[in-house]
Amino acid sequence: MAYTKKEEFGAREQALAAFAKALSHPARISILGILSKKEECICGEIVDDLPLAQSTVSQHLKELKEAGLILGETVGPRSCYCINWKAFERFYSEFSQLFHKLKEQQGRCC
Amino acid sequence: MAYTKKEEFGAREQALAAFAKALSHPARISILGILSKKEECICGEIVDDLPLAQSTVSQHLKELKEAGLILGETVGPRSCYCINWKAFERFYSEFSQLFHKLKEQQGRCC
DNA sequence: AATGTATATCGCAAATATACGATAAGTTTT
DNA sequence: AAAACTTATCGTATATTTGCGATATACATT
Repeated sequence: MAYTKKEEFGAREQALAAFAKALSHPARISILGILSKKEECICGEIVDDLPLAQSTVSQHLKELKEAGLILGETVGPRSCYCINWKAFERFYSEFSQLFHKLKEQQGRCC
Repeated sequence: MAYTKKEEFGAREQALAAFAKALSHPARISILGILSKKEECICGEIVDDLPLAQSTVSQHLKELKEAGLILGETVGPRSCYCINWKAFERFYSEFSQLFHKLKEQQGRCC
């Protein structure tokens, strides 16, 4: 039985949805906020700033990384994460397009 | 055991995450696209446009509605959905703020 | 009243996500 | 080479999401 039909939608829709999914948990929004504040994006501090276990934070970081929104770099025994600006900009632009497409429709119905 | 710690994050993070969650499935992105194209946002057509069963589409519509992104109105035997422009604009603005906060950090690390 | 049509909801199965502790893997420091 | 430290991964429990068919609900038409 065909469980999960995500592939049956357009590439654009899938990409935007994947991006949104990466942002769909408050922990991951928080992580991005933390990364934007720190001079050094060295993490571990992230763990201290969040009400989650280290392993859970690591998992959220992995998801953000797999979605392409952040980059990770190993520095000695630690990991340094930072925002993948390019990817973020691309998605923001896609999202803006969707938004403006919706805006055109404003007031035509209901 | 405390399963799901979403409530332990800030209201802003939770709201943004909830918004992103509503957009985190290609079917729901597609629905918004369809709504933006039709003169009349009368639905049922949505079911025909998507590779999903009627009940599944109805569920996605419900989620968008509960997230506040669309409004539903009963017109005779049918349902008419449309974009809740106000809510959408509010979330877009929040998201833009996050984006610009991230942008400030650009190039400071990694 | 009976039938047809459109949509929502219920109940269920499968898939995914969330969270944690334990442990592994990799680096320093001693 | 041991010990200490940081982070990733594994295993597991629970929660949530996704999807469907069946059924209920609500209006229209006959």
